[in-house]
Amino acid sequence: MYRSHTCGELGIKDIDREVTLSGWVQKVRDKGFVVWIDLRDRYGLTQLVFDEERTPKQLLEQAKALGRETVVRVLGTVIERASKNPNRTTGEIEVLVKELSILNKALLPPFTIEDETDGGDDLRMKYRYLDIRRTPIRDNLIFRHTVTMEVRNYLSAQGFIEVETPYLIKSTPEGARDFLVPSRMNEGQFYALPQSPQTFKQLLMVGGMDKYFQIVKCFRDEDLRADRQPEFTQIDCEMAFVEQEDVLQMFEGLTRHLLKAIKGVEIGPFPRMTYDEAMRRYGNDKPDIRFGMEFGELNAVAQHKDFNVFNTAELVVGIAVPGAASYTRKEIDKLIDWAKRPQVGAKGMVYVKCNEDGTFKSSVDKFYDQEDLAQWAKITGAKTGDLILILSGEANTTRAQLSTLRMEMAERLGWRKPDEFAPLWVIDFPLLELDEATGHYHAMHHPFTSPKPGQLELLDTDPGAVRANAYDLVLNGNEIGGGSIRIHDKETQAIMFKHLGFTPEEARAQFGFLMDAFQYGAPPHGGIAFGLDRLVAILGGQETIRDFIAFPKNNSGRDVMIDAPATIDEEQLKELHLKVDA
RNA sequence: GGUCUGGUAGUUCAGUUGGUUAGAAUACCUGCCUGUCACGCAGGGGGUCGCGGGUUCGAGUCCCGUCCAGACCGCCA
Repeated sequence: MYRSHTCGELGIKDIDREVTLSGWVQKVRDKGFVVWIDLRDRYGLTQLVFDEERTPKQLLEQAKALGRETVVRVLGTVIERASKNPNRTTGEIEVLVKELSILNKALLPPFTIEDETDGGDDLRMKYRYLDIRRTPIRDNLIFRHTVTMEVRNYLSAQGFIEVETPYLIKSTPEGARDFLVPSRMNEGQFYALPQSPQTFKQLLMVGGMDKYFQIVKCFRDEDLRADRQPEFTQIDCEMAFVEQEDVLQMFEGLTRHLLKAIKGVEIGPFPRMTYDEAMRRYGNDKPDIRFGMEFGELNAVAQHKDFNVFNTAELVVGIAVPGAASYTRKEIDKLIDWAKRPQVGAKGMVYVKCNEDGTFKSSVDKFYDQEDLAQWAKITGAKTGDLILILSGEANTTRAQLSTLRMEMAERLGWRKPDEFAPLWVIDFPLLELDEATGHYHAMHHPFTSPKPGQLELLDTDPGAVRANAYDLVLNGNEIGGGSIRIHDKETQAIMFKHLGFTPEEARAQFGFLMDAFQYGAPPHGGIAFGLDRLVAILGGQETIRDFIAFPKNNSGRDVMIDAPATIDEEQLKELHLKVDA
């Protein structure tokens, strides 16, 4: 027998009990006459004790010689500690060891297996199996398990059926790049890994499944970020015979349940905001509404003087940063430099200090008088002691820049609290988005999203103005879910493909199966997909999703532990009918 | 594809204007220690300064190239 108990459960109630424990040597504290060993497993730490009086000399010497991370089994008696440690659940007892067997030796690990490790990210990824022994990572993985179980239980109770969809499917040109898999049996042909099970879940609706969900891996061959992995997990959901309101209600329910069950937070009805309103008030389609600093548009009150920068700008827009009027000139200059970094891209920044005595001091005093500045303060909602920061230029880029600045100021002011949750529905997204580079429109969500009723005709005259039955669920400035009511008839779908630049033949070749299915009685349907990795990270109060993924990839899409991707040998290439040109 | 930051002991980092034998902490090893739990004390070992080239009397330090890592922009329907 390897163990009668785990390392996390023994207490004062177990005194005098004979126990067998197995685990890893966390630490050896050798005091000469007595040796303590912290034995670790998934459940906790239990202190083992060996001493000159009660332990045979040979066993004592064996204990002293144990290295970190050695796997051992011990047989011993639970005894009450002479000096207790209230910081540990097992801190009242220790195990006086009678027998010790080494189950496996261990090399010295390249970093310390402690909550605060000395290892850098690179090393931790290379030895991820050691990193997972650390409490923070282990707890994150257990936390993820808890979240997914809550999701499964909730959706199942609501009548949803989890159905698996294939991973080997067909490549589609629109959207993200696909990961491709060559087919050995079909020379010169390739499968693609799904970017999402989108078309399959729609076909499940045609198949009458009515309420479907799946916790599913998706794949996108695009460059990565701190919060973006090439393979990631979605909670993919679809419902038949629903309107947008039904979907919002159902998944607001799921999200509310998660916040309650996981975080103990009660949240009322989620606020809703149209895409246009979100862009106007926050410059962002996923605003963090835990704090204010809403945009104030200043064109009307700033374009009547000789300040050419503002006069020639499409948009002049500012935010009031509470309490920041005390910033020194030097601090403000640093802030301006920050805004001018290429990553933000502002050309410059105008500031107005709202002094305690009610006067204003700005960087454009030469052009504007106190009455002008008072108007700006009113529009941006600035109070005495606040600092107004103003950017100007082309409307979309300026909004994006000011949004970045707003988030940065919130970060600096400590307003992005990990334990405060503010969900928000952003609705009425544009159906199409203009690609500046090519001048073509592409689907903002995906090509299966339905336009708002009665707007189909607008596609011919003003495609950019068409709104979609599409919605995002935003939590603390992060998009955690997005979905839409889908097109469910062949004619509308054909019109959509036409406007996305598909010829009828291309549409047929790519999505003929879906159009065919629509002809056999497709019910009205819609759904949503949540990004599980990000959702778990946000609920866990952390920024980086990597520590919630057991075996994540690095910045360049590599798994540094198994060293993938890797070249393959000639034999395999030949079998797959491939030639590598490198 | 681009911008920026970094690469020095097992690990995390410092290293001034280019100048003697490259340091600290931690980890590791040895010894001591009668209740530790971030144990303590004394001692010790440990370096191709990512790699290649250049400038120089002299390069961890300056220049060029390259590889690796990270953040961001483009990209991510």
